[in-house]
Amino acid sequence: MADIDVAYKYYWENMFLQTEQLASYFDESFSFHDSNSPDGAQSSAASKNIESERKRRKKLTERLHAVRAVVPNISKMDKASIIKDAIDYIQELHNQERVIQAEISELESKRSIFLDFDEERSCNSKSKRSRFEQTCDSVGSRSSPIEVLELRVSHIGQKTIVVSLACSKRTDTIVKICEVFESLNLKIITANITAFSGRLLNTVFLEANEEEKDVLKIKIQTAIAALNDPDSPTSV
Amino acid sequence: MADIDVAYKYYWENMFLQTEQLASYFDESFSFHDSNSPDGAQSSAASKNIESERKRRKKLTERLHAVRAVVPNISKMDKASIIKDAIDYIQELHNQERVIQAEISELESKRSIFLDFDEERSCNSKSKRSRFEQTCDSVGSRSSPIEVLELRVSHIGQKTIVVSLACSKRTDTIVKICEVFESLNLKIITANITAFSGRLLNTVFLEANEEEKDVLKIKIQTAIAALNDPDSPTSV
DNA sequence: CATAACACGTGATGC
DNA sequence: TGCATCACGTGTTAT
Repeated sequence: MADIDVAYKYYWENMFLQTEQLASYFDESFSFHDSNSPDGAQSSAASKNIESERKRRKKLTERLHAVRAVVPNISKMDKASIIKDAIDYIQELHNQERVIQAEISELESKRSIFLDFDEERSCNSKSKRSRFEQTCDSVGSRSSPIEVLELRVSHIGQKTIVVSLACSKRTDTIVKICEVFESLNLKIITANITAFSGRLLNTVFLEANEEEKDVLKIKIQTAIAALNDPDSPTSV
Repeated sequence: MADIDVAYKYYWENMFLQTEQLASYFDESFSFHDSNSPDGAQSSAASKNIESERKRRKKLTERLHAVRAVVPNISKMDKASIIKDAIDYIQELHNQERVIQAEISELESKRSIFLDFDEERSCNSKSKRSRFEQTCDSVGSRSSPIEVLELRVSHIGQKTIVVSLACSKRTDTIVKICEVFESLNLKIITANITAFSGRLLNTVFLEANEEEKDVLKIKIQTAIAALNDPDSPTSV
């Protein structure tokens, strides 16, 4: 505690000294105080600190300007106001997202066949998908598990295996199927998904030996089970 | 993980406490120096400025903490990092809103076919859409356009038309194809998309008369062109 | 020990 | 003239 007081007192005295020196330096354009200083390394460190701090401030302000760029309806150019508007905007987006999610879940029963294909974009970009899943989980369990109606793994030709998977068309079923096949790291030649009368027919041609046929079927079943129940110990 | 968070929080709170103590100490010192100062008015103004500046900084930092509260997954407690994460989060929300709003509008347009009297609902959707259009305009340019390699519209059976569309597989191409067919409000029997050797093969069976064959082809071409160039006058 | 991040006081500027 | 905001250089602290 006493150390702190001493430190503060030293800081206080030093502060006044510095400001005086600073003023005199600016007024008279005096000879460099640094050259007269016994410790040159400290002045170098000080200038480094100055430049570093300048960089930090610059980055902060430019980030703030970037905030102003992504947030519409910025009332004032104030720093605090910019942050405030950003906060309000984020909260507004959160409310909108909740409302829209509610509408989607309300209308998803009437979605067209093609809408299910739309979800494949989530397979492309994992970052979007992850966030989407977050919001979905926060709202409630929107996605239903994969209901497998049929799974056939057959061997044709020398090194070609064809997987036929049929399941009922539910929310995000296509996304999950994509995830399943992505997670297996297969040498896929061609893949096909067909939506028809409430069902999803999936055919995948991939390069593999005949011996891998059975183990591949087990792998697929395991991956689907793990995706249906993420808390299962089989899930990684 | 949680330990790190707690440690950081404690670090921050402790930091804030220290600075507060420091400020109070300086305040006392200033008042003492104030009584000894020959010029009372100037020092009074200076202390006023000091206090005001202190208030400003405090407000700014607390706003920043509020930002940290509304933004999930904040990697670092850095001021600049907080702002950066907020920016990224807002952009991510923009992408989500764009995607989800597209789905909603399509779903509602389909719904409007069955419910002509549902004007109240369209009014609601308009109020929501206005904000979406703001953000959508701010996004502006889209990804790569659809490159159509082949488009055939043929008539089979009595009331069945089959559309065969081949295009090069690019970013979000499959999404745009889905959007095109969704926007046309067709009576789709079954739809199929196949990815093979960098190409996207799309086959759609739909219920329509033979006379609609040519106009349907024109409609598809127009929709694709409108999607490729949203600024085109054909785009609504 | 060097670096980075912070709050601080202060002068300058626009309203 | 006040009042609010800003950028700056600095000492301190924790990593």
